[in-house]
Amino acid sequence: MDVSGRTYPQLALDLQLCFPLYAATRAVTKRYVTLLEGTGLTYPQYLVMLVLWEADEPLTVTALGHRLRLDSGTLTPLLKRLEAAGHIRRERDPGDERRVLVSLTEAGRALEEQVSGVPQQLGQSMGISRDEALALRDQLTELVDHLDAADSA
Amino acid sequence: MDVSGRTYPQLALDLQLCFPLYAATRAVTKRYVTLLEGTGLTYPQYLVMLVLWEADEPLTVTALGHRLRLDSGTLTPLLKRLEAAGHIRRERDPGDERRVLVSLTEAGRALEEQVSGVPQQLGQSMGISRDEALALRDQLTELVDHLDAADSA
DNA sequence: CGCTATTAAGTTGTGCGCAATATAGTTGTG
DNA sequence: CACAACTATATTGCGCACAACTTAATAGCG
Repeated sequence: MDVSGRTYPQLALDLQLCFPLYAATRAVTKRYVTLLEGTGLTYPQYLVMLVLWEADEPLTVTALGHRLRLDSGTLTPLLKRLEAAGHIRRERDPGDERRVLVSLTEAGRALEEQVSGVPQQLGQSMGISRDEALALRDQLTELVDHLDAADSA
Repeated sequence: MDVSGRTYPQLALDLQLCFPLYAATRAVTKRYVTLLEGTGLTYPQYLVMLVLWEADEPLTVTALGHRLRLDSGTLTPLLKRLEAAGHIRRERDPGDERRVLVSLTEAGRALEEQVSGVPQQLGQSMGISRDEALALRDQLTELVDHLDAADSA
């Protein structure tokens, strides 16, 4: 891409980090459509399930949101769809009626085994080694931390 | 994050690349809300403007879509909003009435100067050097290429 | 020329993300 | 105990993304 002669060469799409980042996320999401076929899960729903499998106990909507950086405006309808699909239960906490406890159903628990090969399949699709992936993960995590700080400043 | 004792340790959220990638894109998009304040542009709209500034000539919807990896289902309403905001014009190509040519208005052209500092501001918010950003850009670009190949396979 | 295939853009429907707001339940304080 | 402040979730509205489909225009071919 020739950017010489432009008044603002720094605006060239190919020179910026933001676009590959944006494109990569959409490409990954698209790949998950194939990888999650048969489970009935979307990618964000899969992430919620990852958190629930890992916690292995009921979590509140707030706790899920904190882990995934999502708010109730995103999670409430998503969780209702997961519930309608039979993967989770949503119940008000008897001890504090403001809270909704999200727990796995047996069907939801059973899904874990079904997707256990997904991370490796995705890794193969990305064409990078495990070490490269972990290094990239660390760089992106650091980037998120910086951006969070910048936004609250 | 302790993943010992899990039946499927590879499903731990913190071990996966996909989540930081997803979180980073959302953090960047959120940062752009602040950086683009005053322009009336959203982040995807800003990307469209970048392509138009760079091309410096009318582009078809398909050409824009090819550059940004977006289809008409996304672009048509987005372009209508950019048109309503006065940044672009949309006109059928007289030589081929199937095509819609997207061109900059004077106001749209004038926006370029107004956002010329955005890439550097974002770079600062990310807390990484220019070289690190370019290296990350290359890694992500390669990742997209691999994923595209995997999906069409 | 006439007809089919192809191409370009638009439309529809679903599912995020997220800001702003609403609602209901809980806590803390006098 | 009353009541204001706070907390947790839900709702509303808007703007993407994208699959599937529709409509209109052009190209190609016999």
